[in-house]
Amino acid sequence: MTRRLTARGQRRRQELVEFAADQFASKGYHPTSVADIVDGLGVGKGVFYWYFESKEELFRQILAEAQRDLRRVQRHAIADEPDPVRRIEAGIGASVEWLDRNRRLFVLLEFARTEERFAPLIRMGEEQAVADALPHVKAGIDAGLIRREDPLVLTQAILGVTGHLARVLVLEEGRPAAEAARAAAAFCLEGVLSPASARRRLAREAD
Amino acid sequence: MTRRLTARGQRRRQELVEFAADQFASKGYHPTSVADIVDGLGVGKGVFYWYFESKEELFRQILAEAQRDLRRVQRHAIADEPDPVRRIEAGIGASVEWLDRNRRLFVLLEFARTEERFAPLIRMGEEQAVADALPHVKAGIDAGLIRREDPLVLTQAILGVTGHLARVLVLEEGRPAAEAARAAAAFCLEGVLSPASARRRLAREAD
Amino acid sequence: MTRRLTARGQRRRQELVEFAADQFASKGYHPTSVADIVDGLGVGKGVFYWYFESKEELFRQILAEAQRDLRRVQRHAIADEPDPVRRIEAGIGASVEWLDRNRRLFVLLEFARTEERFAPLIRMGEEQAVADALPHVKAGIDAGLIRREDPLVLTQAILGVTGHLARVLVLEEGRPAAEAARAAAAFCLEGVLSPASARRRLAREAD
Amino acid sequence: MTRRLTARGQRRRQELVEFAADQFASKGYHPTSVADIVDGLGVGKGVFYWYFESKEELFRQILAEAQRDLRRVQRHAIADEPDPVRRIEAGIGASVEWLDRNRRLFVLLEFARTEERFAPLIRMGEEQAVADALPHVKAGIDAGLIRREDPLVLTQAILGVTGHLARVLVLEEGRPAAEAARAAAAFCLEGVLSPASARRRLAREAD
DNA sequence: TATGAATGAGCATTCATTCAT
DNA sequence: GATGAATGAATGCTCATTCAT
Repeated sequence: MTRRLTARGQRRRQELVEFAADQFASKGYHPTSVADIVDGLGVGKGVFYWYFESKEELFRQILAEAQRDLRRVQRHAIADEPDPVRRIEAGIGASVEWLDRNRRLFVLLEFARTEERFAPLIRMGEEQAVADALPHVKAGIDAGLIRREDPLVLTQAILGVTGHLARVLVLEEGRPAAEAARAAAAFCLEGVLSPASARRRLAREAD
Repeated sequence: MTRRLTARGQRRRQELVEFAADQFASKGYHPTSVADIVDGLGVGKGVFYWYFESKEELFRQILAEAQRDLRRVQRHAIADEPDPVRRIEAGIGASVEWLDRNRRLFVLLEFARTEERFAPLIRMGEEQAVADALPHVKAGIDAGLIRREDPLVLTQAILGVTGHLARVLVLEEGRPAAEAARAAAAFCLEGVLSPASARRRLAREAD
Repeated sequence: MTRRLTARGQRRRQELVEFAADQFASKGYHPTSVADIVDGLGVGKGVFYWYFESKEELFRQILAEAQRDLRRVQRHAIADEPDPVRRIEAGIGASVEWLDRNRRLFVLLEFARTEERFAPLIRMGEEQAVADALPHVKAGIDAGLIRREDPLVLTQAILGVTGHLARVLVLEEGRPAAEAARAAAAFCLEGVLSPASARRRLAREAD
Repeated sequence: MTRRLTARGQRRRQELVEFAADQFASKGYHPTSVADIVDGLGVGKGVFYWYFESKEELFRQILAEAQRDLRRVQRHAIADEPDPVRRIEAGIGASVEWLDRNRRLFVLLEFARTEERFAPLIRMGEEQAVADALPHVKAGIDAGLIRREDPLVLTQAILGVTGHLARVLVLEEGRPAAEAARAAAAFCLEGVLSPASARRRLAREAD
């Protein structure tokens, strides 16, 4: 495969990717047939197989592109920010925004995790995401800004909060991405304790 | 349906539920056929349709039982605990432990969210989970132990951290559930900031 | 596969084998679709895949059964015949008769030789046939009845004449099998030379 | 069709014929797609349909050319040979050699026989081959060199031995064509009987 | 209760052929 | 002459479900 495509071919391919992602996201990967996709675009079945080796390969490409794109956006968001904590906040913001603007892909990434064939792709992508975020957490620890705890665990927790709040607040409840990002960042930085309670706890730990 | 079953029938049914859940979790719901299930148990196809109206109905029952069971465990864990923050910690611990002991079901719940037909079930279950946890967060706020923020957001954030750390640390990295639970609880209570940084922030906010 | 079949199942399977062999032989293996077969029998498509793993597997089974049957017939024909030359004649006769009664299978064996996937099966069967006939040729040589030449070549030549005359005389021209068998045997034993010519040749060789 | 081709066109066409024959012979006619052929040559699909009306027509042309070529070679081999028996031997030799040098085509001829659409072509070619050889056999009979038997049967038997030994000895076992030709000729002339046995048989028949 | 057999719509994929450029 | 793109009927196969026993 990996055909050399003309401009027209590029456009067709993109149409297919986009329409398929929509269908996969709304009906599920399995319940969406290749026929659904080509019929939806009003083209013959051969078109699909001209551009993709199989339904599965198309799905993998959608996943890979999604992960690539999210990563690109995150990197861009935190560039030129000297404070590591601010970098983390910026990353959270970029992620929530991306998930908001690419709801379809969010669902697909979650589905992919549930099937043996695709799970490795997702895990690799997630490891990449952790590897991307880890240095900033470590820098925060070194700068005395972040608690001296396993940075990997902290990073994962941040990713967990961000993903979950994005889904629930933005996708399900329809709140603005910025609000969810703010809430996620605040939670990640300070947790749930009240200032008084936190102070008491800090004092206790100082003993 | 809802047949009256003999003791032997009960056992058969349970075998089917368990084996199907295993297969669904490892291969995916769609890639697992009814034939896979009955062949795996060495029984005829009629057996399946004696106990379940359809593959879909079986799956719904698995999901419902899973949600019921998780809820039961959480309730039990936090009973008799007067401190609301401690109740939250106990709930996190119980959840992580349950997810550890029921990995299959965890995956199934995540898959179910990705398909129109099953998503409502999951959303209902999650709303229930939030509704269960919410009072404790509110109690914490009222007692001045927890920050005066939208309790629904805080609750969701807690669920997000808990689920994600359980998956990553326990299921994927194989760490003990207790450790993941401790990490999740700590993160939820205090966030990532170092004591010094937190103090500074608190001081700033006090202005 | 290799399902345990009830009597009814056995009958169904046989119907499929027979009808498919007919179709394969008259239209060709590839031009015969599974749909042709099941439609021809007025059954659903699932029936086919209940009894056979694939179209290819069915074809292999037809080939294997054909070779097994031909071999059985040949063995039976030459049993209890003390003279090796007579045994060869009997074998030729049995082969021609079988090919006459199983024209379909004859064509299928020939087709199978032309496709990489099936050729090994045919070659194995043919080696078996040679191995079966060889001892008789050797015995003929040892008894001074047959020329002292490479017995393998002689055996192959006999098989070649037999197969070809069976096809041309019996299948294509419709002559009786017995006649073709007689012609084949005569040719194999004496060749084409006239008595006078043969005598001269023998004399010359004796020098 | 029958396009007037430039020199370059002639070469292109020949490339297609040759490559297709190779693929048909090794993978089979049906399993070889037009795409396989044009991709294998690195040209577009239009090229194929510029030179051939269809895949089937291409195959027919390959078959026709093969038969024409074999016939040409045989005729050439037996020219200027006054002895009819020697002519037959020469024909056998030429055939085996041709089959050796054109293995691909041998397989294709055999396949063609197994499919309704192509079988008539093959049968016509074979009848031609018989018609070509028949006069020599008849001449042998008239000259008292060959047994007074149905010359058609004798001719067919010769063709059968030749084809089979060429396939088995030369194509499958890799022996030299000349050796197979010698064996085939010897078998055709004298059969399998030993001189002594033949003499006895001749004596008996003289009664 | 349970089984083997059967159904048939549906699926992913192939492929000979055509077409616009 | 040649290419990439498109067509769409047809193919081998799957599978949830039903049925006769």
